[in-house]
Amino acid sequence: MITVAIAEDHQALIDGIRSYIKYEDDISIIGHANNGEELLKLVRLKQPKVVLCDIRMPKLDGIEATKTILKELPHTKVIAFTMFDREEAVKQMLAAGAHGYILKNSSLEVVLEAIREVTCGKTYYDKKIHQPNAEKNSTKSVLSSREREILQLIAKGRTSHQIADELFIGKSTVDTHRKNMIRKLGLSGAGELLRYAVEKKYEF
Amino acid sequence: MITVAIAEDHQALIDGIRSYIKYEDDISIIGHANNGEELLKLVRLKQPKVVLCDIRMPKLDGIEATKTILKELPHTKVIAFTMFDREEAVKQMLAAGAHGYILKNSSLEVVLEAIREVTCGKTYYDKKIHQPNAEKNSTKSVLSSREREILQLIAKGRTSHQIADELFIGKSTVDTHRKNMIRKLGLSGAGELLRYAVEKKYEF
DNA sequence: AGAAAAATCCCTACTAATGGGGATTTTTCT
DNA sequence: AGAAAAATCCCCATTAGTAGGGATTTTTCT
Repeated sequence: MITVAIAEDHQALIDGIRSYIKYEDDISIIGHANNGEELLKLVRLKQPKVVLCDIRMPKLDGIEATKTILKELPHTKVIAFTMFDREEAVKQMLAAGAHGYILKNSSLEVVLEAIREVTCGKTYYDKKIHQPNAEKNSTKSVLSSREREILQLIAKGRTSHQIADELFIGKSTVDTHRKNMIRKLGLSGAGELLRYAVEKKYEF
Repeated sequence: MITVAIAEDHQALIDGIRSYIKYEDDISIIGHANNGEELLKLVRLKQPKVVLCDIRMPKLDGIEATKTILKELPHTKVIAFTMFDREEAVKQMLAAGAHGYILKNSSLEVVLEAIREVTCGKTYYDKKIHQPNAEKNSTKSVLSSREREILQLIAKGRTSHQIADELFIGKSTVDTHRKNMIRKLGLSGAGELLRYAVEKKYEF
């Protein structure tokens, strides 16, 4: 029997998945959590084989939760289940050690498939997401990695000066990156860039 | 038979709801859409009694979709089904004519209840949300309505100057509101205010 | 009617960011 | 090894926003 824990802040979706999976006799949902902290408690207690885990959750996000779970219980399989098809989010989840990545706008059939795949040691990535390997020459981001790094800090509301201090570079460098990003993205002004940054942090 | 259309960009949730409702013999889901435009086509074609409608959707959001549907087919009952328990979102949906409002972090039992209630002409509001009437003296926002109005424009990336022009007030007034909001919210700087604005636009 | 709150506007000095340049070093790719 | 791309830094003039005041008018509440 494949035991599964779900972490997801939308009860409606949990109810739906439970209802959908009820008659699958190889899979059993042993509990659900509405935030990252609850998930940790649940996983420590029930030790499920598979964890289906949203990225954006209150209290503790999916990335941090995944890291902690895999440190404590390395045999657990973690599948990211999220609405964001964003390179950065995928990367961070994979870096945290996730074994699969599915989007919420995929069908629940895909969820079952993913659960079964990761259980036998395979990995499962939603066909809809950008494969981190196939992407390098085709769907490459407009922004460079340094630019994205800075954009993340901008999304946190930092000023150029603060970013410069955090990254040990000059303020003028940060300003240059800002200008280049504004130009590349066709925006106008700090406001639009920050708005872009915050919204794209977890794209929807 | 209560015919229902679902508009929701997460296929997983649609699958879940369909699975959950399958054995309810007074309710039948006659179709689903993944964005607002699809929803309009679906509703025109199938004319469901009830529409379960996400607010944030690609192409056309739930608020606009609701307005259009109720203009064309005034007997349709619209239930907002969303993750945002935000005063402004609730207000806008009610202003658009929605008959109910449920949160995605409620159980699907609540969804069934709401569908049945609105069908017999009642309204249904999730117990978890702030009732727009009971709220006026208890849960009043830290920010005044003018401040919130300005914050919404800030969230769009506008500068003080642009906001002043849009609202036909002086730039200095907008600046004063900015300063007051920063003080009230305990933030520091335009960056944090904008970040706050974008994130709270549709709170999660 | 009177008090309190909200909204309006202005001043000054200061810091933050843009838009226009230019320039050097480091990485990465072929 | 050489070219291309990325990352680094600087200058200048201008615009945007902060932090600190102060002040008047409108609304709202009691």
